[in-house]
Amino acid sequence: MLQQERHNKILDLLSQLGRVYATELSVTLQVSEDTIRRDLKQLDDAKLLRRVHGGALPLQQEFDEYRERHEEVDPLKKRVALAAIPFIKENQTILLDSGTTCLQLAMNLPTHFNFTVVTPSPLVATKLIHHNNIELILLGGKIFKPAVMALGATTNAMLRKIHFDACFLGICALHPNKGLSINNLDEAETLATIIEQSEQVIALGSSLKLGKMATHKVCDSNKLDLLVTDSNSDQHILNLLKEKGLQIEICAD
Amino acid sequence: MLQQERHNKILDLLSQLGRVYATELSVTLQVSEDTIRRDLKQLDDAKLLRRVHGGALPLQQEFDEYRERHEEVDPLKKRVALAAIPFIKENQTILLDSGTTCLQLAMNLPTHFNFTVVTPSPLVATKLIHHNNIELILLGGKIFKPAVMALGATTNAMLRKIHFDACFLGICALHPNKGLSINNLDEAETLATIIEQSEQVIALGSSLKLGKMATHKVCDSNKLDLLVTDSNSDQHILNLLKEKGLQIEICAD
DNA sequence: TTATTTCTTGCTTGTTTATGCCCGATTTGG
DNA sequence: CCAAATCGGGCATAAACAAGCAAGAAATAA
Repeated sequence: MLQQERHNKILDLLSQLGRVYATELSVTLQVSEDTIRRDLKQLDDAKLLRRVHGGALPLQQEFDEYRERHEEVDPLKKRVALAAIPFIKENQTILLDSGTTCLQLAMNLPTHFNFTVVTPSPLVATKLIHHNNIELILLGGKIFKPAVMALGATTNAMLRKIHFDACFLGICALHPNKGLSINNLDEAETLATIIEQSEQVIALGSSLKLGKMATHKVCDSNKLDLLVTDSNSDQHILNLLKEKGLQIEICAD
Repeated sequence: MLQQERHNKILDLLSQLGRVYATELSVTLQVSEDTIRRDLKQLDDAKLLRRVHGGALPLQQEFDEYRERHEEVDPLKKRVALAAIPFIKENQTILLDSGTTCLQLAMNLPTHFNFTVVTPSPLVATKLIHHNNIELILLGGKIFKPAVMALGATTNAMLRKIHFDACFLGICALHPNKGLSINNLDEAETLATIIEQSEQVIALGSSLKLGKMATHKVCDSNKLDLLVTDSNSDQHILNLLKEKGLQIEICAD
């Protein structure tokens, strides 16, 4: 593991746990405590954390940064998102859904080839503004605030004019027999429209979402082509989904 | 294998694995470590990755965080924005343009009554997500990155279906005789469409923008109803604008 | 075609960096 | 206070590095 890579991991762990111990880190990262101590010293010098006896603490954050950090960075969602990246190919047009998992995906998109991203989420769009190699298209419509995305008739009309090579959806509930579902009717309709317009449907969701059901059905599970999830998934459910024709991708732990 | 080909492979591997090691690459790609080192150096120079001891890491990330942190609020623009707020009335539908001045306006909108905000800017939309009393509508279309806004035929078509009580535009250049102008053609067309759909046109711009001209004309200055600017404005220009029928609002110092 | 130039690559050399280990000093928690 | 954990600095070593050189490939000119 590279030194920088280790530094990033340490900062990741720090922001997740709120504190890190030197001994613990040396075990997790498979290096000596001396190295960890040097790492922590460097990170402290770089003002990226505050060194204390036995480990390190996060720096005092600014107000909105604090809020931003606190709002998200579920490590599980990030891992699922990262596992989905290889399915994006050069010159494709893909749709990125709203939701924290897709936001993670957006923040880690490949930078070295060109493709087009369409999104109903102003948040996702904002994250991609500085990404030079993508063409970015925003879906218009009334913003449904709980999901931070454009929804409804206008959005659906615009969607029907676009054909996607793939769509990436952060799922709310997926049941082998009952299909994909969600708790808001308009959202369900927009998702259904997205799926109709997509060559390949890629669902992202932690194991917690599998076998669950929500109020409004979006589509049958066989409409999905690929599910990216984590290793805690119920094997029985996965097998049922495989029978429905889904390819399953398990993210790294 | 060609050099270029190798570079692409390296970037591929990097985006898949999240990191690459020089030694590992020299084995995989069947070249000496020196060559790999030179490759990595070139790719780093080209800003396609970040070289570190032992290998390389993806670039990207921290970019928007960095940007946001260093995005200083121009106090002048903020004052101009604040002076425009009283012109928003209850139950109106207003359009908020892209640009830093309108972003300031967005962050200071009244919270005690209801109205509708339409915007082509994902940045403005993001700032308004947590604002409970407004209905938020996003304009769709291809994002023009330099201006961070949706532009073009799709955007204009969507605009033509909406009637605004007022639009708030951050202006680039306003000349009494030559009218309102801007440096991008598509942006000019979209602005013109916005103005056509608006009952009242409110222009926000510091004194620096007055008497100036840019490449593409948007409209004559008499199409504007109100100009909000600062006290350093050239009195002569202001008089000419008043003759054209504009109301002038000078912000506090 | 041949000659010349430019690029690319691998090798050699000496240098720098990252890491683990050791040991005396410091801090921590009873 | 003590004992254990943690720390800091010095040292050794192996890996990674930068720079220069020469051979061969590719591009260009004659």
